[in-house]
Amino acid sequence: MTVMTQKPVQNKQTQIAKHLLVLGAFLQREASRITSDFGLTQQQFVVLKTIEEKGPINQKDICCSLMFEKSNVSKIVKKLKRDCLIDISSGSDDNRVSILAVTPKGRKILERGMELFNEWNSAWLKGLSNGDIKQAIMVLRNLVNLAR
Amino acid sequence: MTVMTQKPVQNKQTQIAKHLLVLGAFLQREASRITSDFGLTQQQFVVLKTIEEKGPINQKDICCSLMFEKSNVSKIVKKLKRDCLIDISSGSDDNRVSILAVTPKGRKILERGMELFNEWNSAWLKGLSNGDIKQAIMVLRNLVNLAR
DNA sequence: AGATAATAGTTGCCATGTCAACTAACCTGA
DNA sequence: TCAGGTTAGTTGACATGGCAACTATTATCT
Repeated sequence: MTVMTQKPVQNKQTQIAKHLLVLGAFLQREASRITSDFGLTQQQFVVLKTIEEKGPINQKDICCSLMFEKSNVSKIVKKLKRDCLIDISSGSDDNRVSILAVTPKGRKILERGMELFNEWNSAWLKGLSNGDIKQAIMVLRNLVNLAR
Repeated sequence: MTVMTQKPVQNKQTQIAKHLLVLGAFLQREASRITSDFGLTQQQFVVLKTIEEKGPINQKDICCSLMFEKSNVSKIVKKLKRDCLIDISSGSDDNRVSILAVTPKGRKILERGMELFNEWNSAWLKGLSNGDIKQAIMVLRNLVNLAR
């Protein structure tokens, strides 16, 4: 409840969300700088990574895992297929479903991309201690779970 | 350094970044659902909020504070001006600079928007204790500072 | 004093992500 | 068995955000 002449109050939960919005936008831009070398956006790279981690996998599960819009995932999958980074096969018991797996070419791009990300993330997060890092991972993992 | 047949390794810093990318995309979409009622995107709303918090302010400082791309901030400022949510005046000693402040109409939108955000954020973060919340704010604030 | 560099902000172009509507396949209940 | 509902994925339309190049102004250096 706000007082007329005061600044609109933001509760602590909204402070969390605001930081996530700002950090998210920043990292999306920086991550896309890295992935553009492979002709991919950062969302495309993250989808490829998810297919590699959890594959073989269908699009619905990718949507749930990453909380991406399904039309976006569909378009990304189409592009990754066109670039020969993934293979698509049919689900054996449901013809609507497509099963996705990373190709060797895709794996190579992932390997190189992860090297670059690991390097870059280590640099901007250089000021974090091991304790800070573990704490951050725990906090963020918890937030991801709440979002799902 | 990765072994040929194993999954590309991601270090802990990259785990942090990945969570931020996914949470950021999710919150951007959800936040835009809320702000679309005011004819604004979530980035536009965040800029308006920043002008209200730190104003009067120039565009360069908004770019630094939010780590947004300057052409984006310029376009957002133009739209907020067109919608009569902010006023623009010239810097007194540098004609390149424009000084931005929120109008009463803008303040009203902020107040209503913050109410909706506070509500929505409280809901999806319902599972967090007060200790979790404080810890999350501390972690995220630290990450924002490292990013700047 | 003037040339050059840097800065604050603007704009055109374009790829992307969202939204809504769609198709094809599967599930459920009568 | 079949109508209607639900689901997995696709696609068109469109607004937006990023990139690069730009203008106008200020700062710096010779």
